[in-house]
Amino acid sequence: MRLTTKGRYAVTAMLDLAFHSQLKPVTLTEIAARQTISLSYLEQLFARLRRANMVKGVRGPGGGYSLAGSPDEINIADIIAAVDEPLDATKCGGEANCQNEKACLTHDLWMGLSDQIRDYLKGITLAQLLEKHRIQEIAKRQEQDTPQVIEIQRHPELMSNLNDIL
Amino acid sequence: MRLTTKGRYAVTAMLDLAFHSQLKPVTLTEIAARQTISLSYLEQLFARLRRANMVKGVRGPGGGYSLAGSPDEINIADIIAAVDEPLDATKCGGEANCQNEKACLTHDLWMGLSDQIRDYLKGITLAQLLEKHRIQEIAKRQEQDTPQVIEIQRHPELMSNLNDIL
DNA sequence: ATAAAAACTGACTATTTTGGTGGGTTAAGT
DNA sequence: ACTTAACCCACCAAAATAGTCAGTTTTTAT
Repeated sequence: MRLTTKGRYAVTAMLDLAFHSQLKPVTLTEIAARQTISLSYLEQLFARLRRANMVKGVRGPGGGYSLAGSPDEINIADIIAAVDEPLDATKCGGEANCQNEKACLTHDLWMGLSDQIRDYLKGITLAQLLEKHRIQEIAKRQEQDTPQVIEIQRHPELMSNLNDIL
Repeated sequence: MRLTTKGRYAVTAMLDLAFHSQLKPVTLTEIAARQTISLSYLEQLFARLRRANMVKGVRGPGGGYSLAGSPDEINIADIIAAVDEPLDATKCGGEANCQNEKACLTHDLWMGLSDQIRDYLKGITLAQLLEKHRIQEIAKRQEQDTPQVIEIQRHPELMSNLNDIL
């Protein structure tokens, strides 16, 4: 699992889509304007997202994109995986007998970390982020009276999963 | 928190260092050979690691690098942060009133995820990875029928050659 | 029918990041 | 003195990232 700005763009766009495409499709032009991402870059990202069957496009006037599934079925890890290339991972080719055992061991350790993070992101859906979004907007509305601090949800299972790799 | 191959190189190198620099400093040339990373790229990485006060360099013959602190005080998040540039984060400049509220909200959501991952990696130290490493080696040794006893005491060069192999 | 809106496509460009070369200078050990 | 290594710097090549341009299709609305 790689974490770059590309993945962030994709998640941001998907979140925008989940928020605005309830009734009718959303055009990339709108998303580009709202999220300040270039239209053509969005097109590249959505080409991948469509191929990964995460969004569907509707052509013609009144068309645009909408989610291919319900927001609680779409998780963050899948979005990122859709726009990032596979990251061939194994420097040692995945073959049984690798020359550099030490490198392989640290490589395994790194993959372990990476897997943990992917599992973590797999557990977070667009629906959950939307909910948080909604809460924040409510909080914003209430802002003048009580300066609200939104507690970001802790995930203790992430820490307990540490035992799996250690 | 960004996760790229650069961070993986840094973690790998630091792990190598933690493993081999108990007695004397380790030269980058050794690490480069063991982990198959180019010497010059290692120099770049270690320049950052040194500036972040995570390793200390010793010049001259017999010199090299060693950890600036104990392995259980050095966590993965800090290593990655040391070699990655700060990732200026806020597209909205961090200023109070940002034009694009929605972008800021999704931005916050992303930062929330990012923070979670950083916290997670902050909880993992070199010492923990070393321990896992050790366990794997023991397991590996036990897989074989004939446990090999090797005399290494009075031939340190042999010892270091052994370390190269594993 | 026609015009317009939008997804699609592909080729091309610019910038940044990544990873690496090569040539030094400086500090320390033999 | 000589060697070893960190340290420093300028530069380079490939890849990934981000964006531009110029179309083509498909569909809807006039």
